[in-house]
Amino acid sequence: MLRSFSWPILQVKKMVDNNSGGEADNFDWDTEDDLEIDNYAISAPSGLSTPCGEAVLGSAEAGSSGNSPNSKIIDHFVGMGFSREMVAKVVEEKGEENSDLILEALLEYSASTLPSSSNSKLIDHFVGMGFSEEMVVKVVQENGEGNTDSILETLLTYSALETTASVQQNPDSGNCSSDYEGSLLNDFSDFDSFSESEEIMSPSSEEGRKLLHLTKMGYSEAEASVVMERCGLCYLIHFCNIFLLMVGRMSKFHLDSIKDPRLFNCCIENGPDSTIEELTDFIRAAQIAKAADALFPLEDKPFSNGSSHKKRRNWGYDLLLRKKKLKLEKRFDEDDDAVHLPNPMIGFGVPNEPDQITNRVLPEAALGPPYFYYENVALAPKGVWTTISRFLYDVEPEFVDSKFFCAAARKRGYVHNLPIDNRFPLLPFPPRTIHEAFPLTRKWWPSWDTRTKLNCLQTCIASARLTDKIRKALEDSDGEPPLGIQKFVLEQCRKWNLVWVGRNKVAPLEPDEVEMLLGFPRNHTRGGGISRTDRYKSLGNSFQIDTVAYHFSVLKDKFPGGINLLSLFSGIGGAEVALHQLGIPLKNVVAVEIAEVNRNILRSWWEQTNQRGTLTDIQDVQELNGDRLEQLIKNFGGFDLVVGGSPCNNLTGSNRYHRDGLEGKDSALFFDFCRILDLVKCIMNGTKSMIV
DNA sequence: CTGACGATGATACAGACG
DNA sequence: CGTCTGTATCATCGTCAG
Repeated sequence: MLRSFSWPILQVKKMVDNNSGGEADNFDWDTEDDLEIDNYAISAPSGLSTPCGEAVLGSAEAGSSGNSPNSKIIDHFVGMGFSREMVAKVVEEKGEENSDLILEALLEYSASTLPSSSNSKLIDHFVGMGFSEEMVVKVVQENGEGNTDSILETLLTYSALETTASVQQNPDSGNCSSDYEGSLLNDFSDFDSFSESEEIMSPSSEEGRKLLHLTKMGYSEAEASVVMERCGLCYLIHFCNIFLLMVGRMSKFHLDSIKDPRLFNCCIENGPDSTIEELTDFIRAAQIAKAADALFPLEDKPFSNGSSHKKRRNWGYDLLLRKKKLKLEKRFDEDDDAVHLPNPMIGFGVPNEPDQITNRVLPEAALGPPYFYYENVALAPKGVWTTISRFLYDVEPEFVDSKFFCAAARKRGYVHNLPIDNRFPLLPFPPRTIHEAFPLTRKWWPSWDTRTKLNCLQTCIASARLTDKIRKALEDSDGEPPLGIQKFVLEQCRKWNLVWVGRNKVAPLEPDEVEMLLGFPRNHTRGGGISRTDRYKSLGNSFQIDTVAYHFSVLKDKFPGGINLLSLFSGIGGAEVALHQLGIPLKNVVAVEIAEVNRNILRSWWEQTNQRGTLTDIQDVQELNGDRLEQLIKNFGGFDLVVGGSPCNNLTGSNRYHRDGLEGKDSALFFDFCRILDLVKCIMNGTKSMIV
């Protein structure tokens, strides 16, 4: 369990360095991270126990791997670089069912072979930090002298245990059972199970109020407490107290998200006066770090032959294995796990094209209810889709280019658990070529512009000056322009999706033309106080209706009486429009959208189309916490479909400044999709939340 | 609102190599 | 002839300063 504590140590290390003049302030987080994790795990004292420690140390796979042959387990660990002899011994001691414990023990044995050195200076060092000499000597003996980080961590742990012993002996803390599934995966958003935290942080205090606020926003109290500690009190021993208390209640999955050493700086910078915004940013950063960790190549998973749900629960465990193996293998097989884009990009199939796939096996954990549908740009930075897929129950993304549905390309990836047989397209078919879409342009279209499809419709359009420049360049030449000019003009036309509207005259698309291409009703975004620029922006960020409707079409038979829809990042209501055009009645729609103009557009469409259902709009995705969702679900009996296309600002190649992947400020909202989907699943299935 | 601002990753293709 | 590698070409739900 203690391997999860690698990051507090780094914080201490940094503090110590600062205090003592800082000889190594600029160490490399990435490599240190690996070292810290392994070193710490290696030297974690086996005799140490906490009230919840047993639960954490317990099998990550209890009961699920019992029928695996002994040799398979041994082979697995041998493959990680341990000697067969050692593995066999440990498996005999610990039992083959408890893979986590085996790994722990193996790492401990490995540590016992570390070289020793003179220790008096070391002891002085830690005594100088304020620990008692007795404790330091004991810990150094336990850990060996070669591993100062482990020593420090153990010291902190012991200190924490001493100061929290009375609290932890509380017999009412039912969550501290030794059953892994029962305690570790418990619902840590359950307020009642956090009496200890409340004792430490009185709700009447400022910290308490912030904590309550954060938990009301949908974060687990445990998560909020961590952040409060890190940002608010910044008192190390006290921090460890809280941390230890929480460990028994947090999934490893969760622990992984907050252990990232890169997050220290954030804590230190924020200081004691953190605002709620800073704290939520911090939690989000933790969630991002979780994603970053998930980017590590995933090797064969001999223990995950059960459901993917279980796989997801054990990511913390997987992470350790991965990092360990990574060091052994020097990550040469990076591409093995990468998501590859299909060519042609038709996903499981598009209308009027061969190679339709009508059958697929979804991971058990991905099955509904509810159905979910997540969308984002296909050409995201490397590893992003792997991460998205893993966070969404390992469902394989479906990559589709909307050029197979309309006259404009739109390469998008969709992760969903919808059935894929008996899909049908919206009729009549929309225009499929530029000429069909804009017949009036044919007259002016030069023969050397061979485009039949427009490129991806973006949020910006070409400037008037550019079209003028093109006109002048063409007017300089009689008849067929020279190849150089042709090349320049074509390049600009492709880049900005220009169409020919007169002799030598190109122009960007009008907003209503973009609406038509994307499958929206004409003037969908018009009026209501929205500017032209905003129309382009909203449309550029939207679904292509025909593409999405094709995927949604399978729902028509399943929900003849109508559908309850949760639409996250709904924008101008692409999902709602698609369902409506399919003839699927909208019963209750909860739309979450940050931009007021977009909410107005959706509301306006809702009224214009005489919808009989109810539309609830919510501004901020953070408002949608467990309480709110529970209330909504109680009101109309659950969601049938959860749709979301989270912002792609940080993923798209057009962004030259902040193409930060899922770590980006906006793209990280993907994790809110996961959070909410998970909450919906948990509430609807009557179980407690696993991930907040 | 305008006009400035590259980078990343996918794809296609030619040529080397066995 | 298939595979690998280097090169060229292309597309991209955008951001920032003024």
